[in-house]
Amino acid sequence: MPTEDVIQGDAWETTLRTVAGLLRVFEQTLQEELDLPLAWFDVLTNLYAAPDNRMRMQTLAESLILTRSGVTRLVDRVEKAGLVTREPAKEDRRGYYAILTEQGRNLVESAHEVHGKDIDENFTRYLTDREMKSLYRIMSKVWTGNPALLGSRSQE
Amino acid sequence: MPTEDVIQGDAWETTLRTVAGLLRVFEQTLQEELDLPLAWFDVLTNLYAAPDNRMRMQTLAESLILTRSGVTRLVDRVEKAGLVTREPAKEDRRGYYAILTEQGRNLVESAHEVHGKDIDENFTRYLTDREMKSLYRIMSKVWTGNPALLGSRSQE
DNA sequence: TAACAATATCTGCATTAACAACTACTATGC
DNA sequence: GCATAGTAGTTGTTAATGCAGATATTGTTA
Repeated sequence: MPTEDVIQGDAWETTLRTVAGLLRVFEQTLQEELDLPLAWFDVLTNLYAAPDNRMRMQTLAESLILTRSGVTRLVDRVEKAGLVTREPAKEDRRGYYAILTEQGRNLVESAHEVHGKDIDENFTRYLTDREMKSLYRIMSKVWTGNPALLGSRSQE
Repeated sequence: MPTEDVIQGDAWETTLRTVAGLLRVFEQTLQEELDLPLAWFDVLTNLYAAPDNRMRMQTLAESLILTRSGVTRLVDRVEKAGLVTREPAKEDRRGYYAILTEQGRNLVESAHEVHGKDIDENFTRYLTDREMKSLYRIMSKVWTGNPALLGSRSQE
């Protein structure tokens, strides 16, 4: 039991250290190569994956991995840079859609290329296919099993 | 090859989402139960593990998982709360030691208890022993294999 | 040992994040 | 259909971050 505890704690700590380190690397790469902050990349990627490249502010906020708060101003900045636009929602006059612009789409496509390479070189590269699948399975188990993680605030 | 790419990307993304979600949960718990910000916990934990509970500012900065910048003021705050003290280094008059106080040690011990339970309930709980070991091995491979992750700035 | 580069930490300033009001609109119950 | 509660998003304010100097000290070399 004591031995297991150590392994458990270490598993989490090593995971955290590794992920944090990788995040720093990825952030720096995107910043240097495309002048794109990671938080912006998060926004753009979510919009890119959404139907019609548009999302309600709320939904966007919930699907962001980082941040979670301050989405209004985050989108303000990205909008000012011309990468997204806001459009009032016709079906609910309280709400807005954030919409990817042509420029935003172009940028996010470049970003995916750069970022994909970065993942390969700094992560994938050190693991076999089996390990990658194993990791995916393990993390999915935690992710889907733990109700506290679904959007991280859904059921407060 | 396309299939593999998808799995690789998903492995990273799922890992990131899960870790980010867990971090939020852990942060909230520590905040609520002990009024302790995660960044402070990071500082205290490192000092707690160090010989004599003391570390040079520099070394501390490098071993922090989050933050990495702004350690001066972070320690300022933690110091103002009475959890650490600063002491000039006799052997190098440029430097300072950050030292855990009695109060800091007590708090970090409570924090470890709370946090350990949190890890069990939100992470460990969803995995078997085999999976935990597997994860530990996988993450260690990336961590030790990738030179860009060692302190994340050591060899710039 | 004087001069110059390197190191450890701090400070100032601009940007970003966190949290609590605040506004506008929608949904519900009677 | 009106009063009230709930939602979507923004704004204001304060704290925390990030980065570029500034300071004091050490190390190195001619």
